[in-house]
Amino acid sequence: MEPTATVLDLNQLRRSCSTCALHELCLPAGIGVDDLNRLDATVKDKRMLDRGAVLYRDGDKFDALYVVRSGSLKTFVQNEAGDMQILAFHLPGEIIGFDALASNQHVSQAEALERSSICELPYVQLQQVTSDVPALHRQLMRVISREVVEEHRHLMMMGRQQAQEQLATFLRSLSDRYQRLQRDGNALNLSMSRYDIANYLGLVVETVSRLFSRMEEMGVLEVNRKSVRILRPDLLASLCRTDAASKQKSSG
Amino acid sequence: MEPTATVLDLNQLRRSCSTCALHELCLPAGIGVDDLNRLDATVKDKRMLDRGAVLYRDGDKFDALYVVRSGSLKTFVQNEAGDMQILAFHLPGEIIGFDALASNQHVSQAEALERSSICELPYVQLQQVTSDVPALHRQLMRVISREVVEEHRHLMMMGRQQAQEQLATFLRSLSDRYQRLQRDGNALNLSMSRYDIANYLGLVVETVSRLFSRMEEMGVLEVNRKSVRILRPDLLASLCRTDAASKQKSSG
DNA sequence: GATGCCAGTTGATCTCCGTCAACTGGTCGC
DNA sequence: GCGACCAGTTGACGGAGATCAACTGGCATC
Repeated sequence: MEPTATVLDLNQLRRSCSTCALHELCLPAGIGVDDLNRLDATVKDKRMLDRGAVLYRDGDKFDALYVVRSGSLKTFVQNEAGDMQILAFHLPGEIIGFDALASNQHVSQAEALERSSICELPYVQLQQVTSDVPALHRQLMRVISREVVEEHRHLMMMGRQQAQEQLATFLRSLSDRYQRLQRDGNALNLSMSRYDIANYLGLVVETVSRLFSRMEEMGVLEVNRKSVRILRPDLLASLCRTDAASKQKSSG
Repeated sequence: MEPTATVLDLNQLRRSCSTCALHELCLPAGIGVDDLNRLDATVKDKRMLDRGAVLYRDGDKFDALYVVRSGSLKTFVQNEAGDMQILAFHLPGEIIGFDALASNQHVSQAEALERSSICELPYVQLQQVTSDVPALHRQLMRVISREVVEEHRHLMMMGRQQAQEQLATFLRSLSDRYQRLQRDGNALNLSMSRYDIANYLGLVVETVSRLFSRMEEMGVLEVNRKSVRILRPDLLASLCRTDAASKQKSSG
């Protein structure tokens, strides 16, 4: 994919699931050492994606799953009219491409938000390994299930929360994921644009912009373009639900 | 679960995946006859659920997947504040419970919308079969993937469509699923309440009620409580997107 | 058959957020 | 170092849908 510029990267970051820093987050979590080597063998050499580069697009034939190794991506669907809905932002350790299992072709698009590196897991070979290694099979199911659960959260956020609650929830979840990657959970470096955030939440960009400003005024955040510092995690948490109360849209 | 009243049902509808009317919709789609018998053996006797009965609830230990055999269910999540978000309505042939694979316990609740019968697939036994029958394994993955894709549609609907478009889309998708079950796709018998529909779409019940009335005035539907007749499928289709145009929330 | 209850409908009003428009600042190309 | 361009911000305004309230009809209980 990439010319000479990245040869160095490819050689330096020699692929190996067992020594990968994302070991515990990625597919091999909970797999024995010998089985890990088998998995290792199926992983193709990593690919580099520049910002804006498309990993797969709607309609593409399914032939691999992908692990985000560094950087970040967004996945989204588009309807006939061309309306886009962002489904998720993907950080290192996350596996994408499961949407294509159903029909053997992708029904969404994955696009890099910044320069990112990707592990490719060709599916025919992965199937070989999973049929020999039941633990890996279970693990794979667990990973898809995690995606299902994550989408449940997304639906809850869109359906039942107000704009400010949504953004607060979004930032908190991002913060959590940063921490799981051993990064500072209170110093977010947003790789996605305001447009992307707005789209993900079902809002428009002006609303998101106003909310960032408001949260800054409230002393919850310190916002500087893509860099967002969470000054008061406690306040941010409290913003995730307005007044606990009894709006009709709510409870049951 | 059920006392004497249902013994007859259980005997009549003798379980057998190979002779089941839902064969083509359910898990065994595309599985050979001999493998089918093995799958058959893992299916526990069916359970009957009365309207409002809970199949599993948030926090329940995971021990089985469930196939809807007749009737219908809703699945939903609840947050700490008790706000509910309906994730899906499930018709015969559909498999539910995948959310629990990730953490070995359910993080959602499944509840019957009407008197329904359920096939239970105990997971430990299912794993036995899938490890012996790779085709079944692939099939299972395909089914979860279908759920992921379905949730993408739900997100797109919630995030990018207006209320009327949402309801039209909802009714059309229900119509499609009725047809796949060999029912009349233009004579819907809604097992869910207006509250459920509203919640599923991220709206309030008054809005849904008004939309039904409006669509009846337009001559698209004939509404009589739970019974909805689609008089003009073509018009209904056109309502799924307003004017194709260029709202900011849209395209990209 | 009267009573109560809940699902659903309809109307009046309010509000959050989308729309439109103007502006700012950062970045890239020349 | 200038201008073009795009991401992002801010303000003014309007509208889709939420909220509040009153009402209806179907159904179960006595």
